[in-house]
Amino acid sequence: MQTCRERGMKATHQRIEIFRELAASGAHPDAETVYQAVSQRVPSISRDTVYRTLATLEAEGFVRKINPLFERARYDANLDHHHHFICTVCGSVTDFCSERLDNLPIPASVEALGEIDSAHVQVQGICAACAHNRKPTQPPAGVL
Amino acid sequence: MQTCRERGMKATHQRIEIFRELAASGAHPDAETVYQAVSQRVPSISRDTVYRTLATLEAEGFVRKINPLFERARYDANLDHHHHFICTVCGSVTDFCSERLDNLPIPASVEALGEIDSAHVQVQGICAACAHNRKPTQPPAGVL
DNA sequence: GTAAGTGCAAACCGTTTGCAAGGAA
DNA sequence: TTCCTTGCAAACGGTTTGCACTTAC
Repeated sequence: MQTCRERGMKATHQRIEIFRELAASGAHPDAETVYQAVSQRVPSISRDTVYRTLATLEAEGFVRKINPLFERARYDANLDHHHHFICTVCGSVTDFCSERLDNLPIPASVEALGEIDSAHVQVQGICAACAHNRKPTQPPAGVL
Repeated sequence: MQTCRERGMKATHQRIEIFRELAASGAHPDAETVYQAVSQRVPSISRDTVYRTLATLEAEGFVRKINPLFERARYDANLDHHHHFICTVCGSVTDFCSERLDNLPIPASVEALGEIDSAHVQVQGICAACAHNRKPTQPPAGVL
């Protein structure tokens, strides 16, 4: 709340309800699910507000998408065990292999959740090309 | 090719081109990208065929989606370091924590790909509820 | 010859956007 | 009072679907 105001965001009650709903749920809901839940308490809220608020909360770092690659279905013909480096700027995905990562110590608590098919590591970061474009011609010290 | 026929699939040249394109590309393309590439060699191909073929190849296990959660944006208010168990049947996501998985040995080759922000483990499987529904009343041995 | 696969076009669904009215600071 | 936010409705983009034609087997 205060944090919101400090960043120039208004603390409307729609926003507060949306964030509370998300924080209370452990289920990683999508926008529609949040909308359904919140509209029970705020019947006049619109879907669009939920979408916009989630985007705002994400931009401010209060909330995170669990699926950075949700926009389109992307396919892979490489069925060997491998891991992914995902660029959060351009969305490119690069495979990498690592024997040490192929046999991860999955905690026993996870095996209780269900039958495990596979496990892989997802590394997120900024690929070399995007990192290069973000600091265009890194200004030499002293220049301005 | 033979493998296709064995499974009752016809080996049309559209299918062959689509699979070849995917196998040749290391970029995990989406349907549109595959369509653009293949239509240079098969100008008459339609987008729909690409979509349908990718779905068929996936169903037969020749190809895999890299983003099982691509359908909708899903949000998380838990910003602590944690990992995910994803049910491939119902799409539910359960968080879990593991100190041993929090500091993964990322290979040096990955650090060369770009700046690493975070790394987490993604476990795929079938959650207990779905596993239960799939084998309704597991037939006791001897019965049938 | 027959069933599976293809192309076309329309439908679908999640998400985004422009605009005027409403509300927090 | 001012600017951010909301609600409405229309647009958008990726994907799916129904139907008639084509093609591999």
